[in-house]
Amino acid sequence: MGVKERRARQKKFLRQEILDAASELFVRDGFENVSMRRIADKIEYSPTTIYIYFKDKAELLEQVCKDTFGRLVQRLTKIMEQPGDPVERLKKGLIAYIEFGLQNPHHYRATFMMPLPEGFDKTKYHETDSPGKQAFSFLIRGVTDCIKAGKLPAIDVELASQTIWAGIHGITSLLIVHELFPWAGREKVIHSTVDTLVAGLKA
Amino acid sequence: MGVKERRARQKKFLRQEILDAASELFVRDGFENVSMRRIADKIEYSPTTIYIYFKDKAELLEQVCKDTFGRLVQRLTKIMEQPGDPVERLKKGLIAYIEFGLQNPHHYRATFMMPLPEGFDKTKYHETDSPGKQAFSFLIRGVTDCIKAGKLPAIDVELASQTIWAGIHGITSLLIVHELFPWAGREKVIHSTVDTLVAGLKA
DNA sequence: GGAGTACGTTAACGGTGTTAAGTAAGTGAG
DNA sequence: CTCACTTACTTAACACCGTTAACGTACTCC
Repeated sequence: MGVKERRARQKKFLRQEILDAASELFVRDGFENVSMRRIADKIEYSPTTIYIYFKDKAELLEQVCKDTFGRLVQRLTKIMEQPGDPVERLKKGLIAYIEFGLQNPHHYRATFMMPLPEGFDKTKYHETDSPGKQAFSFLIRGVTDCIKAGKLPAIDVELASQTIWAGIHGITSLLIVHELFPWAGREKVIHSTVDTLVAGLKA
Repeated sequence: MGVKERRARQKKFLRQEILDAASELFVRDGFENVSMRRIADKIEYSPTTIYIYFKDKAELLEQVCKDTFGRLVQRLTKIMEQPGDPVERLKKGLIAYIEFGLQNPHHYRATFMMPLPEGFDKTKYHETDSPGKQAFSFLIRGVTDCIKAGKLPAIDVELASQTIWAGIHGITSLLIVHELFPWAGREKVIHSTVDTLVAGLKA
């Protein structure tokens, strides 16, 4: 009986090897330069083997990104657990989000800046384990905490959270893609964005 | 002598035909589905002919986008010429930018959401005819007008403009890519973003 | 009329994601 | 022990892609 389990373990192992190889290529050479063949080369299997473990390239990369975004969720969880002023906590979370995006530009781009697959289903957005949804739920909670503490007026939480998301996604994605734009300082513009958004919601 | 001119005219004509075909495919089938071969098929020339008129695919698409963004500049010029409250004018401009992006999602994506070409030169950003720079100069002017009229405090104009750009780019790009996200209403979140940004800068 | 050039072609290279068919090894039943 | 079956993987191929080199043809100019 132990045989089947050993096989299953081995299978899982190769699956993880594929994910690791894909992730490394992803980080090192960027989104455009990851190909199934290069991943296969790296793990010294034939390209078609990957298709035994993943439906297609999109599914593989989606999994890679999901894993990476798990780390963002961990960071945000830690920040949200901290006591103190909810507004400062919210701002810290927003900056953590931005910095995470800048530290993982390819993953961020793949997740939030690439067109959705053709047959993408609307219901996918209601899966709570999608990276976007999970990160977004932190935002909802952060805003709610601020309102409860009387630090923000009783605004529409969904709308406010989406507004903030737009703002921090904006600066994150612009800094990723237009790295060479004559910014007034990366840190400066990041903090300006966060402060402006929060101040704007207070008004 | 008129022969050379006729030839030049014909040459220009084919160049424009290529641009038109590329633009149409671009709009209809999206960025990922425009290939040199499909453009060539459409105008009934061989794919290599395109390389007589354009260095490579990037240059062709850049030109297509530049042409399209010219229309945004026109719109913004009209808005900026209008009299009245500079804050309202600024907001109108921001909303025009967002709507332009949503009406030309593929052009917008190619211009602001795709990684810059490998050998991209920093000096390119200082060319005043780059679409980004031109649109951005309107933002600078809009913010300056507000400060002059005493409607905004004497903040750092560059920083404030970049903050606003981040915000409106954020909502534009999110609405393009995550069309199916359960937004609290497209119009609502657009106006919320614009209002929040401007209100935030007032504070 | 002959040389040169401008414009467009065909054929090819090396790459991509993906699939169909084949192979070899291991498993389990009779 | 043998034979059928399953699993894991490979090879070969398809239909694309951007791009380049080599070629032809038709027209301009001397």
